[in-house]
Amino acid sequence: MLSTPPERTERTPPTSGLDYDVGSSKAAARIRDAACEVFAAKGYGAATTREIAAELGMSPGAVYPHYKTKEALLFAIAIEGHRNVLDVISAARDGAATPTEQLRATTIAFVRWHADRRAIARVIQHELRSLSDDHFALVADVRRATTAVFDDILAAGVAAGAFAPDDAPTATLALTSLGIDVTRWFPTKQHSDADALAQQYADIVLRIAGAR
Amino acid sequence: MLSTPPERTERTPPTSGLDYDVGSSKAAARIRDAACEVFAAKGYGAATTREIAAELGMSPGAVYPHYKTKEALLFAIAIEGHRNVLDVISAARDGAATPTEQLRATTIAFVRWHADRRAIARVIQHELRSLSDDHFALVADVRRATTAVFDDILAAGVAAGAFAPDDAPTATLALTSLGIDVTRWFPTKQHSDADALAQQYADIVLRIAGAR
Amino acid sequence: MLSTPPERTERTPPTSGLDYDVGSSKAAARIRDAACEVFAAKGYGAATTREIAAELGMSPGAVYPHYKTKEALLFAIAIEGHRNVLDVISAARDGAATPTEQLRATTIAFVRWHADRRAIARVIQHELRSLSDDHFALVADVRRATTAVFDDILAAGVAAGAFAPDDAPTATLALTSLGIDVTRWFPTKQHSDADALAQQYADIVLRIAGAR
Amino acid sequence: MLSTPPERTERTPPTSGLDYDVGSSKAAARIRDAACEVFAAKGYGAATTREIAAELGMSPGAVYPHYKTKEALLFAIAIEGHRNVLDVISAARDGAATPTEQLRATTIAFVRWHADRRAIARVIQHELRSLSDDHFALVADVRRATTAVFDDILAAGVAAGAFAPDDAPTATLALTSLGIDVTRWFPTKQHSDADALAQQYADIVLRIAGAR
DNA sequence: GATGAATGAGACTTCATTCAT
DNA sequence: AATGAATGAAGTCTCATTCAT
Repeated sequence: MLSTPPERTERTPPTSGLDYDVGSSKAAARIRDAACEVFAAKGYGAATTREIAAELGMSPGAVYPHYKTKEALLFAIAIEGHRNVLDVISAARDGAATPTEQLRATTIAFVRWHADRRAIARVIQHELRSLSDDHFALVADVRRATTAVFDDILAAGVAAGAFAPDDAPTATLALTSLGIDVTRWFPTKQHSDADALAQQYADIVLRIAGAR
Repeated sequence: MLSTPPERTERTPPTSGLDYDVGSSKAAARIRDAACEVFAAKGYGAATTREIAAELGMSPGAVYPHYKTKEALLFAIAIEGHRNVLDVISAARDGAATPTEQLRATTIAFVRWHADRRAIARVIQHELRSLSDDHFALVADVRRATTAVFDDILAAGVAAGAFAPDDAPTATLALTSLGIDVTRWFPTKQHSDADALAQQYADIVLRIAGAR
Repeated sequence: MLSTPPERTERTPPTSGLDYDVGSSKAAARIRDAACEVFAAKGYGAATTREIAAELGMSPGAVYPHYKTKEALLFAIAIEGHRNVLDVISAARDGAATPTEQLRATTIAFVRWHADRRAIARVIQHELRSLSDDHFALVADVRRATTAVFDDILAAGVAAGAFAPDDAPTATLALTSLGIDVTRWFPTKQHSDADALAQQYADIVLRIAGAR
Repeated sequence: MLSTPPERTERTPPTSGLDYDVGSSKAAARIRDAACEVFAAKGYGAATTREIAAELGMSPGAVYPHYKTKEALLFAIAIEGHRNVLDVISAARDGAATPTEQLRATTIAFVRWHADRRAIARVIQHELRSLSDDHFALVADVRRATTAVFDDILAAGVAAGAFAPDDAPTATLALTSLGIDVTRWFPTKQHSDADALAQQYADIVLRIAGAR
């Protein structure tokens, strides 16, 4: 290929949350990162576009060639974050052989992601109510795919006799909930090592699953 | 006494979060409730005092005789909510004899509180960053007392040989985290019965604790 | 009547342009007048709410308790202006006996209104494209009623043998057009006396009508 | 000639409105046309350079090599439009022999121009207030020349005993006013044929002039 | 000449809060 | 206590224009 065509926000028609151009220019990415920090720190509603621009040394209007509205920024962040989570846990699953190993690996990946990438994690777990209905639906697609990964591992483990949860869907709920809530409190004096936390939480999750 | 003097926020000097006048007049309580709904629905930052007043059929200025600022309202809600949680789980603990029964009872109470009183739960679990430092400190007092209840039960159970968690503080963290995160998602199609959910979560928590 | 209830903008449901509460408080009227001047001087699109407020020594936000949007202000002005024109020419017609006298009297009233009340005249004749569709429709109701007054007088004159226009509807068009265009140019060095102009234009209109 | 040097606005020093380079490149002409449409549709104040560029499939900056400012564009349009009117009615006059025929011919040309070239007509009749003082003065030169054409015809007709207006300058005013106002309303359901309208208006104008 | 990101100003509007009534 | 107009600050977003590419 001789030249890459310039990328534009919103070029792809909004049909699936799994592929969607989120703004691939360098400037767009910087804006997304800055917005992420501010949204995480104050909440979407209290965050201001001025502050996002200021964080980058830009003027308030400079965001708008890249993202048409504040909500479009939130959406870009949300979609990217959700896809990243899905990629990370899918990779973790694919690197493990048995359901037990898969459950451990995916839990570790999930918890670590929420501990390491706190800003984006907070945004995608707590600011989705500010999305438009259409954008929310696209994000929900990706969320469902993520949940399905855990559901499938648990089901496989149950079928193989490796797991014995009281109720499998509730186990999925509990384990994702544990991981998600990490964004609210991590780090504390007691838990500031993401790796260690992920290991401990994986043990807890195996208990919840009733792993032998 | 012929008339009760009007109640004001900030009358009590802010020394302990455990006793604090939060606005005891009927109007103050109505305002608190309305604010709670709005804060929960949109987040503190995006909520407007006008909307709170409108919800009550009041004019925008009518909130101010009762609460001097929007933040004072948040604080009143936060303190009241935290004290209520503490009361509820303390009562649950006092009604049970063994650590195992206590852990089950307090977990059920904790989960139910977050499922039943969703609006206030959401506010006290996700909007505290908007408190002033002083107010936050007062709220943190009560939070610590709540955590201590679970810590003590787990410690007693371990001492009695009833529990065998991998790590007791992490078990407390996980169980409170599970309860708190209920405010984010409850209800769903799968879980819309707070009672049933509380029972299932109690079973999970006993697994986490390694109850015999 | 013991007390007048407070008036609100937009209270009346928007069903007919002929009755419509346009903001009857004193402050609303002052804002309308100031807006009128600014809209006339710069055009609606180039006029700023800041400038309107500044003209009254108010802060920019002070307009909004009275008019929810800049367009609402334009609508209030437009409706009021159109109703005023209709009232003025209706009164002129009612004060005259024969079609000839009526045509002279209404023309004089129409021309004088556009010359005397230049600011509002300019707004209602040249800024209507900025109205919302709904608001435009309400204004159009009143415009039609105004045109009908002239149409009826001409028809009556023709029936009575007093007028002999080439084409009656075109005569109405021409005479209203002459009056309306006064807002564009009046005053000039040559024509700065509204009364004199109105008399001269009435003579011209009688020629157009082919009055005997 | 190998290459034409690029044309620039403002090359000619602004001394007379009657000769003035208005941007003679093809691109400049296309921009002028697009701007004309947008200015006519929304008013100069509400029109945006972006929209003008978009109408041509150009980027926002692409206008500036051709016209240094938005106001320069307005001026180019205004001058060109005024000169075109003058040319058109001068030609009409020159093609007719008697004052009566001349008055009829120029009126028809004037009315038709305003009906046919509605966009530019609207701009030159209603957006001049947005010109700089210098530019306005240049435009005014051309306007005066146009008025003089009608004044001269009327004067000649009066001298020849062909016309008997109440007041000749007022007749000029009325007839130009009728023509100009066509830009505001044409077309309507009743009048959508520019030719027919021009004929009817010419008859009216002859009545105003008191033509025998 | 054209592009499109960026600027600096400023647009409309909303908001927490105050205060005369 | 309540009202609601008013304030001053600020919010999101747009605009004419510039400039590196």
